[in-house]
Amino acid sequence: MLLEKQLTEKVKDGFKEIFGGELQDNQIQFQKTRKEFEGDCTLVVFPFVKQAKKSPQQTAELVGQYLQEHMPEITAFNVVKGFLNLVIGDKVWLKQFKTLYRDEHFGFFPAKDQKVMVEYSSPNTNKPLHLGHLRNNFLGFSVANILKAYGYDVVKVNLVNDRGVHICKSMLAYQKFGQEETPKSSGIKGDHLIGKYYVRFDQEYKKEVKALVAEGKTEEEAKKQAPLMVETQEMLKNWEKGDPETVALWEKMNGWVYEGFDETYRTMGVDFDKIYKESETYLLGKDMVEEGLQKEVFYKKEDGSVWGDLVSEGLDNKLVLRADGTSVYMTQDMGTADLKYKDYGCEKSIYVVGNEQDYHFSVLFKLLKRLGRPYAEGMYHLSYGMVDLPTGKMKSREGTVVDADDLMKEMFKTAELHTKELGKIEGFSQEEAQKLYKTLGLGALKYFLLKVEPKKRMLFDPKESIEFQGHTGPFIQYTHARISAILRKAHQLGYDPREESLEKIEHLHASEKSVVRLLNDFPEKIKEAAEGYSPSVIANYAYDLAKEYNSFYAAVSIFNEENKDALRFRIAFSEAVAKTLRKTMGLLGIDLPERM
RNA sequence: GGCCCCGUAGUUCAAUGGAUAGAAUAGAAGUUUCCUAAACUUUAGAUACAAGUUCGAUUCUUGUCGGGGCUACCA
Repeated sequence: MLLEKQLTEKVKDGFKEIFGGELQDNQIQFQKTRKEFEGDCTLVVFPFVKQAKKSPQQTAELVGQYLQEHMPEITAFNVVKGFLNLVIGDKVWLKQFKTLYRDEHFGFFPAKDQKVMVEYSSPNTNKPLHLGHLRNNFLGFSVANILKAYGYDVVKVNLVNDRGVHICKSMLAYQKFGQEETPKSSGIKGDHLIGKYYVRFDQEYKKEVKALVAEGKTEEEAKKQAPLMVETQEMLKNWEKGDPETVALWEKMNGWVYEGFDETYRTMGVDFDKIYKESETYLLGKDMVEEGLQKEVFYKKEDGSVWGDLVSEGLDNKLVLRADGTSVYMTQDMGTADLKYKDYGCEKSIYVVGNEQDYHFSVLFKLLKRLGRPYAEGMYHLSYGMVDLPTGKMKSREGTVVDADDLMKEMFKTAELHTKELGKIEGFSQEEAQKLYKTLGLGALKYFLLKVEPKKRMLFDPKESIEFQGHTGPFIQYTHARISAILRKAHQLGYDPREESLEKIEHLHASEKSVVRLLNDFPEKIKEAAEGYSPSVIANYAYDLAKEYNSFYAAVSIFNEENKDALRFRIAFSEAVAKTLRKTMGLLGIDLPERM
């Protein structure tokens, strides 16, 4: 907050002078004055009334008087109960505005010379991306941007799950029922084509299980003995042995999936610096198990399986190597952590993964700590809640998923419909119009998913969830488009914002002051968002700023202003808002149009 | 059963332990000779329940009730 440091010092000085006692920094709490009271910033006096030996009211009065006398920035004060509301002069705000207006990078922090890795997306190559992946990707991409803005050197990575039983399932179904179908021959996008066979596997498999149960087997036996399952296991073994035919099929099918994913990522507007594939990392980590045994971090059971004992930390025993010497997920994740550190040497590492893996990651981090890994302290699981549908949980095998490609297409169509209804884009070329629909549709979708705190699970109702009015992406985009129109007009009329004009302004309209105060908060918001790994902080800030500007827009006229200095100030001021909106939305991965 | 997360207006979301709990949407009523009405203004409506800590609790603690997740030698 503006002046907070000076104020804290002055409060300490004043307290000593008036009451003769020392205050600790943590007793001095400032907050923003609530709208219904007069003032800009508020000191809560309760924490030190005891020391003052006066009533809260009197204490606040005395401190207020002292501050007003000793700080020219404070032009007035009032006391409500134990709250001392301080009014900061318009000139101070204007000066602050000048500073932030001049600074292209206002809000962004200087480089920290520290590397952080953000892993996100992490899809399986057996089905297309769905709504849950959208939340993950938008979150990961945005958190990476926010950390960059906070001064970190960020490496974005994607760990693709491209092997394993589930991958073999779609391979097997394709081999049996695919009849050489290809994305080209069928006109189906690669990842969707593979997804089709993953579903097909499940259908056929269920039939087999049902038949076996009818023959008198138990459910459990049937699931293990169904021919398709036996063949899948066989195929996995062949793949691991490197059987050329199996590997060729795997490569062909994964290739199709990657083509599909690339297209989806492009539409989403996310990217990565590095792609790790599990087929290249799944054997890692065994040496770390050996190391752990030597360091007595792990112990071996009689059957030869290896475990970590985390009971003392409130967790359970966890298997890290099977009795037959093969690895489990934990083994491979330990190995991959080492590999990543070797590759990039990041002191911090963020895993953007759903909250169903909370337990897995708390175990992983603890094990790495026990193994003495230097990077273990900097690991963080950015755990986010599931996206539920009105009908309940999404299940890909049962076809109750909201597909990412479909949803985005749907959004573009809705945006187009809305835009055409309003009829404000005469003169747009076909291409410009299409681009606008994408900007708006994607803006609405991204904003919808990012405005909610990550850890909360959220409900998505395809019919109602995504609006274009109110607390939405398009609301902010609209505000930007309006400002752009003002700046165009200013340019036409030959008004350009000048420093001299800023010097000459003495007073601010109430709505102008509110906006300047918000602009001034930007760096603090980036800090908060970065430290909490929470794009929702930025999303809500951008909304507040746009909303406040819209109030100004309705209350104050720009081009009818008689005082040309005030007019020029309002142009500069609008420009600063537009710039800040672009920065904030940029952090969320949302574009802002010039017209809409 | 054990462990973890979440319960705020009809609905979707906010609120470093601080004032009369903010928005949006849906509802009601207004605003366009003037910079984009995808906007603005007004209005009504909520902390699941019960104790405790505190000058002060939506926030911290405990319990109850509701929702979700994890609890595989699966990935």
